[in-house]
Amino acid sequence: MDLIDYKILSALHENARISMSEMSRAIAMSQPAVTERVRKLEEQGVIRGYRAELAPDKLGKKTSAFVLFKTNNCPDFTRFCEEAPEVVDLYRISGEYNYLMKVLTDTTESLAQFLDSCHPFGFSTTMIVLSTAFEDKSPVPGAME
Amino acid sequence: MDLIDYKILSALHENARISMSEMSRAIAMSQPAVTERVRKLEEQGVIRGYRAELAPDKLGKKTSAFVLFKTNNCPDFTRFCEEAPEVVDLYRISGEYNYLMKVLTDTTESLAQFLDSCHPFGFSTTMIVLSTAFEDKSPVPGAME
DNA sequence: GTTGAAAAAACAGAGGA
DNA sequence: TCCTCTGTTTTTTCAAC
Repeated sequence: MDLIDYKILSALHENARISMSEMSRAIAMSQPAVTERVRKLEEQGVIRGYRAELAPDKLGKKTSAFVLFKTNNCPDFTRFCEEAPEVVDLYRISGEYNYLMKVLTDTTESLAQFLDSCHPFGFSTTMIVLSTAFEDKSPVPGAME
Repeated sequence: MDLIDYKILSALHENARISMSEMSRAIAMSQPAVTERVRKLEEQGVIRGYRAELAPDKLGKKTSAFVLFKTNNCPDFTRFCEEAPEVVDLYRISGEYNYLMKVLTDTTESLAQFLDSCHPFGFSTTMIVLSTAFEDKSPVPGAME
């Protein structure tokens, strides 16, 4: 993992659909070499995958919230969350609460409904997202410019 | 926005590097039609971008945490967070706290350092991520299979 | 929206520094 | 490990329908 790898990761984090050839031009290295490095980064698990970033509100999901949860029924709770389309992220955390999840719903009403459906598993505190300052900043060292 | 658009969004959320031709095979529609739909989805802002999903721990970021923050100095605080490489997400939220941020650091020590550097802006509660059950589930309606 | 042909581009491989 | 060069495959573009 050297500077060139960081450049590759930065480029792919910024635009996952860039071609190997175009990237090779951007970072001044031959296309076969870049392709091989990307292959290795994928193999090592540094690159987990490539995702389109979608706008939830354009899909009708106008409400997003973080929900802190306290439960003593972890396996069932995680299964419940996996199957709930509202829950997009689920983290196990330290502190007063057990879990933190990110939830997307159409409206605040459907958020309330979802929270009701969680009730059997424990209790929660909800923080509605008023605005997103930024999201998904690159974790690559020296990726700021 | 119909079922075909949802299929396109699902496919791109699962693998952003899929070619238009391959996707056209997967969803049984001609390639020019798929390309045109993708172009429109990008134009409408439904697709915000394409990013490689990286493994923070493979980049040395072994500690991740959510930090709740309470400040009365919002503009300066958001600028501070934008410039802090540790902060990858920043949300303004409702409730007792002002902001929620996701933070990536090398170690718990560097997390503590970062929290110290935040201190001038207000006070915080930190929840360390013990494990990630799942992340980035698709927000596309009917994307479960 | 479809098909089909032409053009462009990207990718994979060999050989060598 | 990287580069250049080349052949092949693939994708995209652009017509006409």
